Amino acid sequence: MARAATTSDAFNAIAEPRRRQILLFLADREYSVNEIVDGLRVDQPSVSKHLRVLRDTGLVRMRCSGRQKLYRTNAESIRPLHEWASEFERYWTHQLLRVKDRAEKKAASRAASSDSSSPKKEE
Amino acid sequence: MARAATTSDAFNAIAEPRRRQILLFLADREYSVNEIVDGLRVDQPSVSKHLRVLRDTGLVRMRCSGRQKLYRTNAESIRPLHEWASEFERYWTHQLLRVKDRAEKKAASRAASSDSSSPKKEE
DNA sequence: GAATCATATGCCCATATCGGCATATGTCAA
DNA sequence: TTGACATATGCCGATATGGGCATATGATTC
Repeated sequence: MARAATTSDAFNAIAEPRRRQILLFLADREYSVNEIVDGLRVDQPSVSKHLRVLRDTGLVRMRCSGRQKLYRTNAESIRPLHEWASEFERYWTHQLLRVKDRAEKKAASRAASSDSSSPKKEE
Repeated sequence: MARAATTSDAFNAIAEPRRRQILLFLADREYSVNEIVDGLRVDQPSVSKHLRVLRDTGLVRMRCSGRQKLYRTNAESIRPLHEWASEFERYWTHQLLRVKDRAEKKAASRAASSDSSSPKKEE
């Protein structure tokens, strides 16, 4: 088994820089494929393929309008990503606080004396 | 050129489910490699390789302790991911509000009369 | 219907990836 | 030093991927 299929989940879908770019581009409103092509200066088949992946993972939605197809980001399907990030946020905050804490302690001890606070071998 | 190297950015790193699992596992405190192996029931070389990627992208940090190496998530390097997600959050919120809005309007109009609100052809 | 515009798909190639396995490196204990 | 423990790395094969190009499908206008 090689890498998991891109089509299967949103995390894999946003692993590709160009797709993140497209997502950002589509963030504010609807765009046709050609507008994306012109806006990002990527060739059309490539854009279509990326849009396909984004659509399969549900990250964007498509609407037909004459011969054009209008794409936009899909809020609901993007939520799992957001929630995953949020799940970490708690820990991150803790860690950041700890980092801040440590920095303050260090500064304090540096101010009090010039004792070397036994730096741990961190890689 | 195929896909961008996993090593290059955090998005690619978290594209792999096993790595997300490891990140979650490491979220609360430090763990040795073997603890991860036992905890997630993945074989050791695989864990080591994933840890390597996570370390290269800066998502985790490593500290030596005797013959063990202790890993933990690295708050700062995870922040770009969080910020990227947050950048969307604004739009998502808007979209979600719109969705909610629409739903409410729909419910209201359904309550008032049984008029079909010209549903657009959505894929 | 024919020509044209808008988008999607198929094919090929070079490459990165993961898992599995064996093995190398590094560290501590006797 | 030797041996056990802890972790990292190298190699292999199967496979998914993205880009480039040509081309197919679909819709509109003439």
